[in-house]
Amino acid sequence: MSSFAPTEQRLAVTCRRQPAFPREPAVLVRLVKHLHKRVHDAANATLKPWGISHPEYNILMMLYGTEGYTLNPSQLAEAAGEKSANITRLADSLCDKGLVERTASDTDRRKVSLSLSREGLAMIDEFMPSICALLERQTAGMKPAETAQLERLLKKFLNQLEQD
Amino acid sequence: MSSFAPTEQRLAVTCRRQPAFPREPAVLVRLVKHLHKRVHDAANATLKPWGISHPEYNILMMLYGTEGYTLNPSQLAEAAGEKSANITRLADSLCDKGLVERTASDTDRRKVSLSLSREGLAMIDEFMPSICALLERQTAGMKPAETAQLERLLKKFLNQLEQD
DNA sequence: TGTTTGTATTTCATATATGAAATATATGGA
DNA sequence: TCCATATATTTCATATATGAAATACAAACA
Repeated sequence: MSSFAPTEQRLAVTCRRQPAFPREPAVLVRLVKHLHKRVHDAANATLKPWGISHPEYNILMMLYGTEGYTLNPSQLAEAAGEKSANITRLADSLCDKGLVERTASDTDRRKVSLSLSREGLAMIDEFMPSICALLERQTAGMKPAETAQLERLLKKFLNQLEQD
Repeated sequence: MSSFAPTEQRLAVTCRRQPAFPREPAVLVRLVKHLHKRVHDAANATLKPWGISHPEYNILMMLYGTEGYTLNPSQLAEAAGEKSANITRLADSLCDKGLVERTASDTDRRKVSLSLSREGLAMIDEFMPSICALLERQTAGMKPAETAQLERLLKKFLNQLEQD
């Protein structure tokens, strides 16, 4: 059985005790929490041999997914879902490791450019097979139609959460 | 437009640069991360007037959803998705606030029982209207059939993640 | 020009989370 | 009984994340 069963059981008790408690959104929220934890832990374990964390990986991949391999801290904060203070720390760590370069912007000197270094690119090429294998495994049990449907519904859910 | 659009755009670039990179699981993983952040932040904001955090709320609700309002730290760790060391800290904090009581187990003296106190129950009754309103809002844009389908697919995804 | 207001980033104090070791107890044989 | 091994929890050092203040620059405008 899934590790989620006891949680679901507890939700049932809660609904009995609080008739106004809306089961459906509560289930979804708890599923998201469980999923996030699994994804986070699995990514950290996979990346351990390269000495980087899941949040650091996310920063690298956001840069990798950008034309020119360069973003500002504020763009990274938005993209990676981290607070800007946290981006500073993660960028410091990645710069120390030589994976990212920090330069001042010419046009707006308040801005900072964070770019993937040659070493950063090389590391991405190195861990990519392990990451791809991890991602494949994570949806191995699902049909393409199911993942597509899940993507659609998650986007709708996210849009709703962004309303207020 | 959704805050997710730039992330999706970056995934497209990544797929172009790494042909083996599987888009579908990557999208799902990133959606889960964004969703988790939103849910976490919204819950913290809602709970602020009561001086408790989202993880503390989760502990209270796990106890509330249990017959007898009592769980061990290890059960709570599993249920709430926290490491046991973290449960100790959260339980300390909730005990300090008088919301939870810690007692030693009679049958197995290695075990500790964490129970909702009268004050803990009262606080749940107090914040419940705000929490219900938050949960209702979070799925307000979705039809019941959609949330049910989303629940089904998320469970399938979670089961898959639990395989290894 | 000088002033005000706004934006980008960092710093710092504090809060939160984790892994590994330490402590205490239970359980199952020899 | 004694010992080895396993389980439950806590402690502690360290890693990670946050909010609020500080810094630096930009943009708008009198």
